[in-house]
Amino acid sequence: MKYLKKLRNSGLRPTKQRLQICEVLFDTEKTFHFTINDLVKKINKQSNNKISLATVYNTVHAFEKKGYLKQIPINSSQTYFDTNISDHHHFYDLKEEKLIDLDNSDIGPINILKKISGKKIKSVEVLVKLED
Amino acid sequence: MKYLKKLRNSGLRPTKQRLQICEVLFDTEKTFHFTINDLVKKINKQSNNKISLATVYNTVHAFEKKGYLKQIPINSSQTYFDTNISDHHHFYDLKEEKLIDLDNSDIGPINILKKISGKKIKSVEVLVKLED
DNA sequence: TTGTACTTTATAATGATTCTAAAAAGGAGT
DNA sequence: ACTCCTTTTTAGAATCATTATAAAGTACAA
Repeated sequence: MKYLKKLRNSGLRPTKQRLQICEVLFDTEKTFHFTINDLVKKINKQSNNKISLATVYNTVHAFEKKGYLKQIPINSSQTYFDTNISDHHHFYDLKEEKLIDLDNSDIGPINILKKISGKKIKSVEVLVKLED
Repeated sequence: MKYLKKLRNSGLRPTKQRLQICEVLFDTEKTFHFTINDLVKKINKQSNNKISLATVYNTVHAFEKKGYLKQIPINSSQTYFDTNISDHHHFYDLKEEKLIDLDNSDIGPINILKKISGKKIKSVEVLVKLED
């Protein structure tokens, strides 16, 4: 089992549900963006074992906390997640309502000049909205 | 009336409610960030005329559409708005759950190298998350 | 195998936002 | 001011993503 160790190492018991979700999320050529709703559809398409909605929420949040997923800051009624956890940014196509990755190399270096005392920068996220 | 013309010019009837909301939002020295909930509290503090929640939602969205307010892309259960409509960015203090403005001058120039054919850039928004 | 802590699950609860449709108010023309 | 028509407000219901609950199931160390 490919993800057994990964889960154990992060202190998450490798349950059937978590392993199946790992496959759907990480057994792909390319990384992708998804909502919980998208993910549930993918799970149901992949096999007949339905996983409870609550478990999908729990698992996604557990994975995010462990750093296996990133939340994408965007104003939408649903929360978007990204299986691409590298340091990168996003285009958001307003018409199609779709996210597109924007690699760090596709953007000039970002230099935050202002400092807030007592605080350090955890992440810098750029959202570029696109229109026709 | 200070905001009568502003509203008329944008094709919004200057109702009592809209004028009052204008005062709360725009009659301030400094710009600020708020949620609908924050705004309702401010309105109720300022006067005894309660404005219906639905009207607050309608008005804020109308103002946003006219460009008098900006939505701030951030993952939160509530939507954040900004009365500062100039081109700028935000710090988000994860611990305090508070937004701090980051002027364009506080950040190096951002140069998006990747182009998406048929689309043009509408906005570039940077969110800098802060931790202790 | 047994005990215990962790997980899953169905379902209920929550809470922000949107919808509805009836009443109220703005505004142009008279 | 009066009328008419459109826009706006409103209370309450509806929606919908997400979180909470608590009972049943499972992993795993001893």
